[in-house]
Amino acid sequence: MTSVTPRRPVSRLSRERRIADIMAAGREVFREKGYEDAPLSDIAEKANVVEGSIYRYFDNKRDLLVKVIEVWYEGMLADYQEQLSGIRGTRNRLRYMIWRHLKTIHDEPALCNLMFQFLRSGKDYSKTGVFNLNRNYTRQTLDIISEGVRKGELRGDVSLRLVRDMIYGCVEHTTWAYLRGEADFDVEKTADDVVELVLSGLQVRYTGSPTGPDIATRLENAVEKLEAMTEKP
Amino acid sequence: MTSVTPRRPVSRLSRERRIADIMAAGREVFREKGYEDAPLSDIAEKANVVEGSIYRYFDNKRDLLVKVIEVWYEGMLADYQEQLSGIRGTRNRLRYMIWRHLKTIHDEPALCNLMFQFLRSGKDYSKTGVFNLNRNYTRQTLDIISEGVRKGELRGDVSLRLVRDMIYGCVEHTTWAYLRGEADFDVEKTADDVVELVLSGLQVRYTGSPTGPDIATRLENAVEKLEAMTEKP
DNA sequence: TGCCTATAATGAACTTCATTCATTATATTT
DNA sequence: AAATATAATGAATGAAGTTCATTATAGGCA
Repeated sequence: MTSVTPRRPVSRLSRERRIADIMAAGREVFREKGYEDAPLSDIAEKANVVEGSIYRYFDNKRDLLVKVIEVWYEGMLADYQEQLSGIRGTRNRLRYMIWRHLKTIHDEPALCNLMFQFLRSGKDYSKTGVFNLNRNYTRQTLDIISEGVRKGELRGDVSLRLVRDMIYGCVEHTTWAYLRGEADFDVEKTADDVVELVLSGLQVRYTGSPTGPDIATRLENAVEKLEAMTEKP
Repeated sequence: MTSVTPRRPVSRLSRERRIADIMAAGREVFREKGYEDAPLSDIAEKANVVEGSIYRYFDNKRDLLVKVIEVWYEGMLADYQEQLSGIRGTRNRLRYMIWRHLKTIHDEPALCNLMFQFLRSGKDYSKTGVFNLNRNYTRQTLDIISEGVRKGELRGDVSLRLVRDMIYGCVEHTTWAYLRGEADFDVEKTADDVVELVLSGLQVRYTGSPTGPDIATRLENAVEKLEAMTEKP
């Protein structure tokens, strides 16, 4: 008696639909298990295909990861420009960019980890779509700073790139423990602290007045508060 | 005719010597190929042992990596305290710490990458020896800042941890492109720039010095902002 | 000196995955 | 209804990490 393993019913979908299914499954499994501990078989099962089928649409496992992250990144950055256009004042705009990055990490630690660990370190990162998305995104931060310099609010004698690296580097370092699942962090407070430290620096300031900011600075801060208020609905 | 594969001559060394050999081979191969692209067979060959022998001394491949990095880290940090004791002044001491970190990355990009990518992201990182080494090392930076605060040179109203994260985060972000093998960076200049930016901040300073707008001008600018706001619908 | 014993070292077997590809099934076109 | 293009399958392949029963050796001991 020869027993034949019954072949699974084959459902033929459109290319687009299959790709969408596989990427959705990929995102889920990668989010749950990371990259190395996520077997392709898990993804295939969740996407209702057989492992081999994944290779019709993706070059390899890493290619799938890259495209998953890419699509996620795109959706995430979709509305930032619109949001930003409603925010006035260098400090507020800078804070928004920092806040946004912190919030993304807080909301999607697993995918951020994947991004940091497997995409950005790869030799091919600068040829990736994510690289360009990121580039355009952080360029916005550079523009905000340039604008601040133009208005005479910020120093023009420091490298813009260094400032950007300081902001994003600080944010990332601050969140490492959270990304390892060890501690939580307060998005709002961290955003406040980072923007304050970047703008004011570590050195004490001798402005003539014995303690605290001088009169003009206090007035300017008051105006920024007004600015922030008028933006709220 | 039965052919027997000749067994390789077995050389019996002391535990310490074998471990040293394997770790030396591991460091070399990891440095050349990274973690995932470094087969254990390469390491075994270079260490003059068979693959299975590695498991007598290390739990698994990752454990070997951790111990390789650990030993490297120890040697690297051996003399920093002595060096630092010869440097006076908050700014100079801070610069030394930053410079040192930059130089390490510049000298050993591959091992640093391994450390950043595979050790620090692991769930078990905070139980690692490297974690503690790093902790003690960066504590030195915190101490320098505390000392600066005590002497009235630095602000005491910002989180020390945040400052530390800003420094090391900035350094790392600045060196990502170099770590990917895309661009070089100037250790000395970067150290100067980072320490300057951390200490002075991004905002312009009105210290009564001739340069920069006077109080009246600044008030006028603030009023113009308000004007601009109220004009918008 | 020559056995004894602890243990260092070996190498084959096992396992888990990623990846390939010849075969089969299905939707669409003719 | 047959032909055709191509989506999908599943078995086979191979690479790499890991395990373990077996074998060989160095150092201690009679």
